Amino acid sequence: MTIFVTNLQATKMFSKACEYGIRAATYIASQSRASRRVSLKEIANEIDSPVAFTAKILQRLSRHQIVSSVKGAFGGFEIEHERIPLIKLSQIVYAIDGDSVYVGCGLGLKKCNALKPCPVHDKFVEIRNELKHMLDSTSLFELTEGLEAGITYLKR
Amino acid sequence: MTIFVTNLQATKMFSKACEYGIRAATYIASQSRASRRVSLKEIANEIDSPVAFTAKILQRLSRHQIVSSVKGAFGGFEIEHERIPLIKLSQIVYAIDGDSVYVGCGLGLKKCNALKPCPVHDKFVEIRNELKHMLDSTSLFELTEGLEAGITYLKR
DNA sequence: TTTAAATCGGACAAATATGTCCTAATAACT
DNA sequence: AGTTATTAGGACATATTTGTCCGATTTAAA
Ligand code: FES
Ligand code: FES
Repeated sequence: MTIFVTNLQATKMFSKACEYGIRAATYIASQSRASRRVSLKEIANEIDSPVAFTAKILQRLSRHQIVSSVKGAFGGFEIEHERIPLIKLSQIVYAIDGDSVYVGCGLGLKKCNALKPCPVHDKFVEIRNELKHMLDSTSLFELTEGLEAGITYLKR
Repeated sequence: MTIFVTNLQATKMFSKACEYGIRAATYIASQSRASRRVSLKEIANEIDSPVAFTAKILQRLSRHQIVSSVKGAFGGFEIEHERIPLIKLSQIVYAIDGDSVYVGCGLGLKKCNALKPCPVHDKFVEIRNELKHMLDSTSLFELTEGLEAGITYLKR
């Protein structure tokens, strides 16, 4: 007899939406560097994500002016060359997940608050700061480099 | 006119279950140091968590032998003094969230795989390793210290 | 031995995140 | 002007996580 014990949840850094968002933006950026505007269908195919859900996420990125969208036949998504190195991961995360990275408490208290810290506050804040710094300092351009060199992948 | 744009999800390190688990274990540990066995009701009250949900989580911690439970009147939860400094946060996280911290890819590819890495792999792994190290090196004892000194809190 | 206080664990319910479908709007091409 | 390919966005559907309820079991005390 096999007993299945369902796991409650996974400790994960980003939401699915955010994961798709970063992958989509990275793909768009890499194609934009070759002046190719790409369609939703192509994006979803290349990053292996659900089409309609990806559409929602791209809408957000578009409203936040991270990607620009062009409607109609031959439309699609693109990012202006010169902006690619300027767009940081943090902007994408913020557009999709909001500011929770910045305000959340590691143990789920209402807000992280150094004046009334939870027991893991110090250690948590340290790691969160490193995460923040990574997000703030990593540009879309950096992410496309490995892709174009064929050493990183957006799907498997 | 106010328009509500529902946020998709929050970027968070731990699941709610895990947050409650750490808070509960910390409270039990701090009381066990004073040789007080504590009831579910008391725990939920002290960490401000839903009683029945907390019960599930404590069951897990109990099955994983992180806390020991005593049934019946005057029963409750406790942790043997000498084990308190030996129990690491990583064990609690593992008991509740499984090994996802160790295998997950930051961009949601099937598994993190250095041989076919996603574009954020290097940066992600670095932070994840720091998180792992923090979880592996932080004991329940450490978390109780601030509590007993009155400088950290399990609820607000 | 009865009663009361507690955990255990299954089934259920609600909330949230993820994912789908359809219609409208837009733009290029014929 | 009509057709086709595309994004925009609302409504809906499904999956997962979070949370509740209740009966069974256990234990100590009256
Ligand atoms: S108060 Fe919990 S992380 Fe800052
Ligand atoms: S492959 Fe994505 S984090 Fe390692």
